[in-house]
Amino acid sequence: MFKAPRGTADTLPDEQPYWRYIEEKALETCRLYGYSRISTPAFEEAGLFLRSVGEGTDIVNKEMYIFKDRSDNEMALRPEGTAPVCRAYLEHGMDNLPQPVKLFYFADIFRYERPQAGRYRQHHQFGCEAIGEQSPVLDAEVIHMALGFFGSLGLTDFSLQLNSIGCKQCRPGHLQKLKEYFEPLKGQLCDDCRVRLEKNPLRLLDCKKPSCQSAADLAPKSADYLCTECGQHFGSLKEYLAALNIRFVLNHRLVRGLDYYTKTVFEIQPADGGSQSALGGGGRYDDLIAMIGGKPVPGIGFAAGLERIVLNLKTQNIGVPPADRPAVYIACMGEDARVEAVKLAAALRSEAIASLISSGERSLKAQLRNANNAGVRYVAIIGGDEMKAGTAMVRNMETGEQQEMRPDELIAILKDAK
RNA sequence: GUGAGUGUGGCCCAGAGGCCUAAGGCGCCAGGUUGUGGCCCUGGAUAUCGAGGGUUCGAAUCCCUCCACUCACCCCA
Repeated sequence: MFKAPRGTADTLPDEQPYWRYIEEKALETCRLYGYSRISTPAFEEAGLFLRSVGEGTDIVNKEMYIFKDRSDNEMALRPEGTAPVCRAYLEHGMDNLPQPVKLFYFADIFRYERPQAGRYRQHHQFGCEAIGEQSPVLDAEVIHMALGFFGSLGLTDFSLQLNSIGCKQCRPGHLQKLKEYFEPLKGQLCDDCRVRLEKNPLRLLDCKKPSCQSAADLAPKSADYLCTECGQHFGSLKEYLAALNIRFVLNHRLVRGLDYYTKTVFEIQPADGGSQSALGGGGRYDDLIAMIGGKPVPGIGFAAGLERIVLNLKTQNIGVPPADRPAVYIACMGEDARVEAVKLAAALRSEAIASLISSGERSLKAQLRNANNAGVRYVAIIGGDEMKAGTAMVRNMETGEQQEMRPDELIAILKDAK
């Protein structure tokens, strides 16, 4: 028996209402903030991610699905959504459009990880990117939008974690301070962190090991080493957030796992969060487009994990609208009646009335049971008598009342009911 | 990559060496009405007990190996 690959999942009909609900809320959120939809390929040249996400990151080092195609090109299934959108922005000359260019997407994301609750090898993200504008107004707007999105879903009890990690002007200074700070403490750091100390001391801050944590508690904070520009940017972002009544937790240890981030970084975490805490996250990436070969164009974005949203909707007991049910089930008895049933179904559907039709090979009783399970409001029964009269016996499944009527009468009733 | 737990019909699960040619519930199918659902009653189908090997007169039950799933660490959505 074949099974879905490890870390992937089939989303069965029962689950679909959650997904549809989330997509509708996302679409509405994007409409409110003026984002347009973009779709990009599921795979790209591997180099796109090597350059942007960064060669030292876990995503690139050990999680990327990377393969050579039959022409020996190195390709990768996208492990994140921002770089492909930026690639498309450049490739299609969107830097010539009025800036910022605001784009959103639904994308499946692939990372070769050990699966766990809320963590998959193929997961789905809703993301948005505002490219071409460096004002902190946009940072605030993206955060406001992210929170608004979660709020519109009915989710409560989540926190906004916020930090600024500076830019290429000020980050080296901070990294230097970090190195100086951690060097004498090397003895108490875990193996991973000793490597991080050399390659990317910033990432040392979010190690969860107790010994490293206590060392990191007093480490120099990036927010204290921002250059004038980054400091002003962060300062006015906080002012905008205050004006918008957005509360945040200043988290000096918030460091994101992708190298392209600059200045603002943030994550949204459910308060009662399990281990896979982040519902969504994002930040500014003012150097990303230059990294992948464009002129320097700033950007900021945000992405949310749809599987984790579903998880949280369930734990918070948030009901979602059920899937639509067809309005009518057409039951029939006998070969001749079946022909009439097929014609009636076609007539109903051409009037945009969702209809199910029975093959009529089972007993009427079984057909009714079927109709009941399908949740239809009406059953139209066609037997010998109705056939002669050119009618159907229409049964209201809620009241049990029945009435013989012509197809046009049935259509009229169903249209009223809508 | 590391650690722990779990694998019995479509789903939830009982079962702890012979009483298991595997129980129960949900679901499915059919009958109880000669043309009628939901409730109820009755009956039925569906399980190489994760796979392979071993111990034993005898294994779903004990041992070994493998696989898968789940959870946790790491990292993230």
